[in-house]
Amino acid sequence: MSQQVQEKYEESQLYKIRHSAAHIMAQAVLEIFPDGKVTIGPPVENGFYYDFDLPRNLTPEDLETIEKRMRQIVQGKHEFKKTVISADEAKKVFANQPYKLELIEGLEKGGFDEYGNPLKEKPEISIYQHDTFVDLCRGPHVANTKEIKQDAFKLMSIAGAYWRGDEHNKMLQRIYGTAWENAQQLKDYLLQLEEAKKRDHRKLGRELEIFIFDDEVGPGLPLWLPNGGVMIEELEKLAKEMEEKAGYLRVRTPNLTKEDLFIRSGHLPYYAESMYPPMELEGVKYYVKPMNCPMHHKIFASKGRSYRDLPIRLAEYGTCYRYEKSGELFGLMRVRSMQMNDAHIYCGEDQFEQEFMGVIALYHKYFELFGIDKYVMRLSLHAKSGLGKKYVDNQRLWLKTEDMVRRAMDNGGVPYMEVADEAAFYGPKIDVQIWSAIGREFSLATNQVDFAVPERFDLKFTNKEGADEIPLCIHRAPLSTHERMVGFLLEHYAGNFPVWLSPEQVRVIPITDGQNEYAQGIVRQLREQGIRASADISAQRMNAKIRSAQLMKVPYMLVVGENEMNAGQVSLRVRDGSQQNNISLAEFIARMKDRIERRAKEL
RNA sequence: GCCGACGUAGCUCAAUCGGCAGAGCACCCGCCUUGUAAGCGGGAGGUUACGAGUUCGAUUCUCGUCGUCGGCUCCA
Repeated sequence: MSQQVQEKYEESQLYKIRHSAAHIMAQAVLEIFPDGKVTIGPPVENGFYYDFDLPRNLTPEDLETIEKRMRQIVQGKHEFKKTVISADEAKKVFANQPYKLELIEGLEKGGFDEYGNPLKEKPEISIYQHDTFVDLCRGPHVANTKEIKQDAFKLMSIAGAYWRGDEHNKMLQRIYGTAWENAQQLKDYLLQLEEAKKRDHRKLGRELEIFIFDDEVGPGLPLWLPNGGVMIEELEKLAKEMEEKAGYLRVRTPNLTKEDLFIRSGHLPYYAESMYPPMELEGVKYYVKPMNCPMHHKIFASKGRSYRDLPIRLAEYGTCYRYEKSGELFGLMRVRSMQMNDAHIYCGEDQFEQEFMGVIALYHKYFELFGIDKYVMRLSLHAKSGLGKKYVDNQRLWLKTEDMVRRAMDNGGVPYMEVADEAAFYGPKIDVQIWSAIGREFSLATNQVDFAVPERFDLKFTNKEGADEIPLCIHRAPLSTHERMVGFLLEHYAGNFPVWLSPEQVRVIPITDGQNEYAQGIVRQLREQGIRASADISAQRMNAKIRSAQLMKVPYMLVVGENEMNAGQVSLRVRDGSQQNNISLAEFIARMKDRIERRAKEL
């Protein structure tokens, strides 16, 4: 068996091109701002960036000037020369570059690389020079600037970025660029960006009348239009079906609770900045809930529990509110009001692995149903430095729980990657990471293990020996929130939803107004069967009616003219453009019902 | 929250140098009675996001507020 070895990005020609392009850009920028301070400029997924500290803000015109100058520099065929030097020498070279001096000190101590990641061994210090520009850099680079084709790169945007990614540090100016091996690759990439924009859920959401935002309602607070309402109903139906089969019990809890509950849960000490501020009545503070868990814990605690009752799985499509910072809002993907496909599983330690894998199995069923194949499972762990701040202060339990999750994933053969310092405050979590149409990352499904909060709520069950034991709690949301899920589905399907999920499943199109009544009769029969249908009896021509149904991405169009009316039949046009003439309504209904019942991908 | 850009009709976008705010689509009304992605004509629709300021005069220039977008930080 042959195994294909994928070339590491870090070792690829593309990586060198982008890294070198960043240096060339920095040279051009420094020519405009001789006193400008340079920081770091690494290659990224489709290009590169470089962060600068400059005396004034960059303008789009600057970008043009810089790009033009870069084209000249690459033509100069300047060699990239690497020199290994001592820390002291490096400090002399970068004497007036304070950010570089900071980096050199980090390297000298041997603790961290230029991005602040801890290093195993003390790295050597090297500089790269081409033409007039010298940078502290470990490479690698292309041999000379001419390896970068002058028509294969483009500067994309100016953005703010904190020095070392820390919001307490100074805000720098970042220039993003893209660079490729040749002009065709660049062209393809730019085309791909254009295509992605067409899939943007914010654009499709408006066009397909799924949701809107309104300034007077508030940022991050979506209004679901009737079409969006249908999708939500369908998603809830799906979740309830799956959860009922998996032994979940449905509960309902209020949107508002007293402060006491969130003090006990730990949300106020650890999560307060993401919560809406309290409202006070008669001396009592109330908070709008950012999560459902504390209420579910109360339900668990509402009566004595035996080991025989476990696991107990409490599910609720709960509405939560979180005060996301204004700049973090992003269409439906990041909002302030959301409905979570939430549930909490209370179980004994010996049941943990089975329950945990049960949740993962649910993920896989959903992935299969939606045809999701591009995703990454991330196991988010705590960081020692955050204990008592971001994280509940009990390192022993952190390590133990993280091990349990790892073991469960390994035993179940689920591939995943580990990320430090991204856990929930009460325990490690598994996120399913996905990408929006324009390439932004999001966590969709999530699954978190809580070893801390049950104890705070005095949750207990009586074990076989008759002693009290604290249950573990698994928080899970395989379908994420309605908001993020619908946003994701819009982009995933580019609005071409499978029949079961389509807000409007059938549009009946009479050719002349002589068939209006016949068309409306068909709609009545379809609705009788639980099918979402409407008739287009506007004063437009058939072609225009078809066009508007196509634009709304309605899966089935039934065209009815005099022939169909007289024969009691319909002519089916499918969203993909195919058609099937003169079929009976019963035949069409049978086809549809089959697709809907199976939640089939095909039309 | 931070850095930057932007905000004109329901939507997509025009408006020269500071001088009467416009088009297409959608909507309403008529005509056409039509065979698989836009038939024709007419009508209505605006405090140019909001609030100040400069000016004889502001969509245009300045400041503030709100919102959106591109990032950073953060997250379902």
